Amino acid sequence: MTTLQEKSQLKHQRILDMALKLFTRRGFFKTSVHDIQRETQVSIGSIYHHFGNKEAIAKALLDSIEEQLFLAVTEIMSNHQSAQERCKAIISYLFEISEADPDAMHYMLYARHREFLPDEKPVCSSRPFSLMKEIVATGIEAGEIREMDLNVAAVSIFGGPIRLIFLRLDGVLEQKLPHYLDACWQSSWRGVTAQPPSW
Amino acid sequence: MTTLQEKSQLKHQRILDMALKLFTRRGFFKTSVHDIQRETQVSIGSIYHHFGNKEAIAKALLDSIEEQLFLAVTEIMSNHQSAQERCKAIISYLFEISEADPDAMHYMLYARHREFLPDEKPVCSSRPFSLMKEIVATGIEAGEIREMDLNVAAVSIFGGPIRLIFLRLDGVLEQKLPHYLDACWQSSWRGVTAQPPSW
DNA sequence: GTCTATACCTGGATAGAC
DNA sequence: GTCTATCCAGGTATAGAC
Repeated sequence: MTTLQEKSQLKHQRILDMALKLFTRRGFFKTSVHDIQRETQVSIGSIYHHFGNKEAIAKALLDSIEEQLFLAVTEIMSNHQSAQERCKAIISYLFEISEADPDAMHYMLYARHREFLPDEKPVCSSRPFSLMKEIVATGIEAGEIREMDLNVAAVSIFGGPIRLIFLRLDGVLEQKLPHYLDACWQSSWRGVTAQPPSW
Repeated sequence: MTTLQEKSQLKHQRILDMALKLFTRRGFFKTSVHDIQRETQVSIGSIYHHFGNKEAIAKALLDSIEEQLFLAVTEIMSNHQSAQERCKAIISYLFEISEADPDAMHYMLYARHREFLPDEKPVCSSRPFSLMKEIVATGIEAGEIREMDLNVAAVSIFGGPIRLIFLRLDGVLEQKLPHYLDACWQSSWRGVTAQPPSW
């Protein structure tokens, strides 16, 4: 019988879900643990029993979201070989997940984690983003992407799409992100691809 | 004799300067008005006399930085005609100012203002960024930039460079931003420019 | 593991003298 | 306009019963 354990697990998850919602809407500093208590109906004592302190909730949230993204990227890497296919698949995935779970995306991209998680690396150095950089690196080695600084290549490919996600999260775009995928991708890729001799 | 007024003005500025420094390093919520008092040696009473409340300091800071950027962009517009020249000049300016005054850039780009300034529009809708979008729009009308959604075009041009600024502010780049200008610009512009018929 | 009650303190803001 | 002293709300975290 693990019913009790399961109930505890469920509570754990309920706390995380509500924290994500509140953190993205009001921000980390504007949401108190009392707020989480009120909305989840889980007592303050339990919350502290599960997480220890407020920062730890934020950290657990971040870890979980980054892990999810990391897994998605590794899966994409095993399903596609060229940098071109991989990068496009990643952008497509980011667009879809931004629509399906905007809070998670918002939290990862938009929150300044370093303000309340001082020991955290910047997003761009997190595991999934490092993977994306690796993909670009091998694309350069393979001659798919023209010779250029790695960081410049990475921002040239992903900078536009990420910016577009911000616009969407800020409510500026009318259409859903996948609607813009092809146009956006065309610009990104055309910018970094090896130049045809005639041009 | 305006010596007293001038002393007051100076104090005003000292508060703003220190607030910018503290807000960008520790974040808005982690810096107390007492911190500002301690570092500037201006009393709490004076600080509140000048600004009314803590948010107003943040707002004044934001307004001043956005105004500065707005003026720079308008100047660039009067000095250059084509979208190509204008956009490149803007990116070049952003790169330079990021090196010269990283705190200001950091504050404008990286802070989540809506978290502590709930009535503030998102950065992307601020006056200078709206101007940049207009430039892109006229570039499309003129046929300089190929036919595509305006938002997509804008993020394709500026998304990469802005991402690169983030990397620099996060200490990821070794070289100063202007060092990457040409490579970065080439990718951005090539991505959105009208396609040659042979390709 | 879960709860209630509470300790403790930080920090925004004001009062009122100068 | 500037200052010091102070107020007090709200928030993190803990104690201790169940």
